[in-house]
Amino acid sequence: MDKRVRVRFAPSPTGGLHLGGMRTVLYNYLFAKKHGGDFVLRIEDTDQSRYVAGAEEYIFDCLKWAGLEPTESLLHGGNYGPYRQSERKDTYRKYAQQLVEGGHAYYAFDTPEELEKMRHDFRTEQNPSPQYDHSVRMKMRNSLTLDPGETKKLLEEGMRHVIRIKMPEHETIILNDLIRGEVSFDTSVVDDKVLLKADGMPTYHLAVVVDDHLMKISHAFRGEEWLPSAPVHILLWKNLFGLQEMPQWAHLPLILGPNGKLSKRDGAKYGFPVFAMNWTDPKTNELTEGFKEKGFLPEAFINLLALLGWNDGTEQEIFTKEELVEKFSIDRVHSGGAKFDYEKAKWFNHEWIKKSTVASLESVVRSLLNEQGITGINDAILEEVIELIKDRCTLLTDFYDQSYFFFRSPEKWDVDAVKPKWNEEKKEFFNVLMSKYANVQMWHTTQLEDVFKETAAALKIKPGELQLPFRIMLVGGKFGPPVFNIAEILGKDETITRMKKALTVF
RNA sequence: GGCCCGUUCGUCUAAGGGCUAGGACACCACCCUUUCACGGUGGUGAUACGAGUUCGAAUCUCGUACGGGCUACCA
Repeated sequence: MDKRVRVRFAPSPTGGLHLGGMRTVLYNYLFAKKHGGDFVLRIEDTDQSRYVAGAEEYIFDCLKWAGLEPTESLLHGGNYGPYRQSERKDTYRKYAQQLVEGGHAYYAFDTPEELEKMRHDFRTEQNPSPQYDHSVRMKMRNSLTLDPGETKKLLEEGMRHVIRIKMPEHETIILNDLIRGEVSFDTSVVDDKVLLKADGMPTYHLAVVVDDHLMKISHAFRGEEWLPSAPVHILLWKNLFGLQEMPQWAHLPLILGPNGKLSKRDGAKYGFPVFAMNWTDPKTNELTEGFKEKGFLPEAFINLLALLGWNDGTEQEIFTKEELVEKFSIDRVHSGGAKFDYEKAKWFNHEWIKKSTVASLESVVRSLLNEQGITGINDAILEEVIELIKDRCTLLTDFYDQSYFFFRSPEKWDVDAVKPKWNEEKKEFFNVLMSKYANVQMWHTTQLEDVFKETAAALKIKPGELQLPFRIMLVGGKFGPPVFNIAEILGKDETITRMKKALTVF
């Protein structure tokens, strides 16, 4: 009997949502949709010292932009709330105590100073970072070393304490990972992790297990960095709810930057975004640029993210969200980490811009131009412009560079490009051309080109030598789509005005 | 240091014992284009190393090297 598929993503509200986090969201989303299940989002905010105001809203904004909204969260509602761990605080202690009673955990009263001392005293060259584990726990102040009466007394006095898991010695724990297959751990090398902190909040280890159980999670995907703590979670499942209830785990490979795990520093250093959307750290005021603001289409973002560690086995690389839902399978996810390649990311965006319809790009391009001070744009003209230039744009922001000259006549001209070959004959040609253009009935690319060539032939000048000056007259420089297309969109009056104006400078 | 994961062109990857190891990005050349792109054609370029199993290994096993992750009352 299969359980209903319920996957969850649990971000901590401590900053921007980076590529790795977004990919985890994506895989959760795809998997849930594919199996007609639920995509649950809960907020992991048990470390209140790291809580950053605005981060929760930011997370939801990113998911909305990417089109990966959860079916269940504090914003979307659901039957398994609260979806913020800090609001579930009371439920965790009960389970921690249950573990203590079963002999799988214990109270520890060690102060931070005592822990510091332990780490210092036990440090050797062979063991640079001693852990609170089976070899040292009997030398510390906890309910294993204190007699029961004293433990009880300390507890009643309200002595600050934590609850630690008691890792068994020499037990082999086997994880059956959906991506990696069997992974085994020896429990004696895992330390006695804190389960419940002195402030009453659970650590990730306890919270993830308790919440996954209470929220009936069937599949849990998370980054590979969690693999080493998997034995803790498995033991918790075993002792609390039974292994048969445990969700199926998948540890996703890391997304790497140029050196190691991708960090937001890498973005600033190498000039590419690492967050889905712009994130300004309220403490430092530091801005980290997002894919959205950099000019990525959400469809392209999802597409490139999905292919960072997954493929469907064919040579297809461009997928719509619907295709991804249909074709995604967790067991085809790679086990090796993937280095993020910004050039390839841009290629995906370019492909998506080419694939997009003019109508779908219109509002984005319009607001882009508005931001740059170009307003009052005619709909029909904007559509023609987009159609003409979209194949030339890799990022959405390129639309400005590729189109502003349609709406703003040049103030400066690249005269250096014209001068060396400029002469009276050419000047004469453009004067004749202006008067002929003034009489053109059908203002279309083909007619414009025909008239241009006829006039050139009549004056015995190669048309090729005239096209560059013409272009510079219309747009100011050596750029843009084919000249006659530009002239057509500009219209008769504007074209002639620009020619006249430029001729005074040439 | 210990534990865990990983390793196919520069990068993302395909090939799950059997053809000249395939594709994409990037790069280079040519074509198209008298701007720049797009596009088209072609090219350079990889199984980390060493053993073993096998008629046959990128693929299975072991070792080595290298890379990464974890080693907090952070997630």
